[in-house]
Amino acid sequence: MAEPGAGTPRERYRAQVRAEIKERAWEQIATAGASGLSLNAIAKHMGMSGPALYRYFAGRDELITALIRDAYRSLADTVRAAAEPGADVTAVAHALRAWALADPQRYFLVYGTPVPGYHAPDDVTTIASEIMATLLDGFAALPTDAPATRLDAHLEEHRQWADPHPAPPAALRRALAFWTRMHGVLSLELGGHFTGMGIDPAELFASELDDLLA
Amino acid sequence: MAEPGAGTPRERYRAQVRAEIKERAWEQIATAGASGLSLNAIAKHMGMSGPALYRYFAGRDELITALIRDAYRSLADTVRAAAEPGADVTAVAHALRAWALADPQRYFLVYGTPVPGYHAPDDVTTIASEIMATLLDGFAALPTDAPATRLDAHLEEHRQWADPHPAPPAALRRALAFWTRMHGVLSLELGGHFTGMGIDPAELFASELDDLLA
DNA sequence: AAGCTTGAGTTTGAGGCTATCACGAACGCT
DNA sequence: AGCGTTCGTGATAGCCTCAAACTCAAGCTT
Repeated sequence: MAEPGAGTPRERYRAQVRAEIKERAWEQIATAGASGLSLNAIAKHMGMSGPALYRYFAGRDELITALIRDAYRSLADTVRAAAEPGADVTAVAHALRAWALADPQRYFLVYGTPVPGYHAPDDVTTIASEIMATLLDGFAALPTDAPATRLDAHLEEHRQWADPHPAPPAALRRALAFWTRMHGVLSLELGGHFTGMGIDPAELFASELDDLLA
Repeated sequence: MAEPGAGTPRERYRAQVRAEIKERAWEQIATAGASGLSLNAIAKHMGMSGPALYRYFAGRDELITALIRDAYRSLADTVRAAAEPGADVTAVAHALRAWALADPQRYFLVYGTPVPGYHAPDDVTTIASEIMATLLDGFAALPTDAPATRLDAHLEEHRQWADPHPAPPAALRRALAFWTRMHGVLSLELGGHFTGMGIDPAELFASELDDLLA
């Protein structure tokens, strides 16, 4: 995004077409899910014929990988923006939920059913730890008087994932709990597992958040 | 399963072939995920030619629906078995985790990324409430001295999903929290989101369970 | 026991998809 | 202006789902 029109005209054009392909792909994913994504359909929709897209993405997998990367990036940016100085973890939680609700399939691209063979590229795990670092910032700033748990001991010895961050074990534990609990409610909500139960998922989400901060 | 060899010979044969198809389908799903399931491949693997399978399942969707139903049934049976009289919620939690780890793709067939168009048949929601009823049994038997929360009030007014069950609001709340939290840890674990972090998911799972029962 | 009915499994084929290849045409740099 | 790079095309191979027509055997009926 630095220098909007950078590079040679060819590179500009190429980047623009790639962007449009991804845009169409998102539309298709939103309505048919990731499994219903069709390069052919995207091409036709853009007025091109099938194989043309292979100039821009090596194949379906590479396109989906690019989309996953973008989704991760978008999530990390959203979380980071919500964690601006002064804001507490509650703001992050609500930003996360809003991000998920805005495009459920995008959420599931990141946290949904994994494809057995697929392995995420390295930069994605980098983004993931960026998200965790933001959470750690939030919880390290939050004092707690709860006694150390069994998990705290485990985390004290296995804290590679939080590596350069100085957060104490209790913060690590709470950040992890934040992550898993928010994800628990969100993925069930987006999966439609509460529909028909008469429950308001927002209340459940808020309750879990309260419990976490108590 | 009542009366192993029930019905006419034709029906027996039909049931047997249907069962074998589903068996092969599970193998395929375990290694390639639900999206990689191919009727054609199953047929070839069984020594038949493609379209023969359509005698037994109207199409790919119907086969997957049958698999989802079986997975739900299996989960409900597992949970119910673990909740035999005297056993507490801890046993249910560990049975749930063992069930999920035994076949991650089966777990994701139930709780994974939903296909936008797809709507589960009614009997599946029946099984889902059977599972919830078992959880409610467990938590209704568990005394708690915690004060009523905001969510308790909401649940008192929206308890259709627990309908004939006499559990108090606090039990409803804790059963829901059990469900969402266990799912939070499990789905992230099975999705491989902890790999590379150095964390033992079992510790995290146990910690969440402890916290829930404290 | 003979004949009719039912249903299993086959081949054929339409239509969709991913992906590869060779070709012509446009583009931009020198 | 010329030339190499890159884009887009059609053709093709190999998957897939699913519909239709046809063959054949097994089972029920009389």
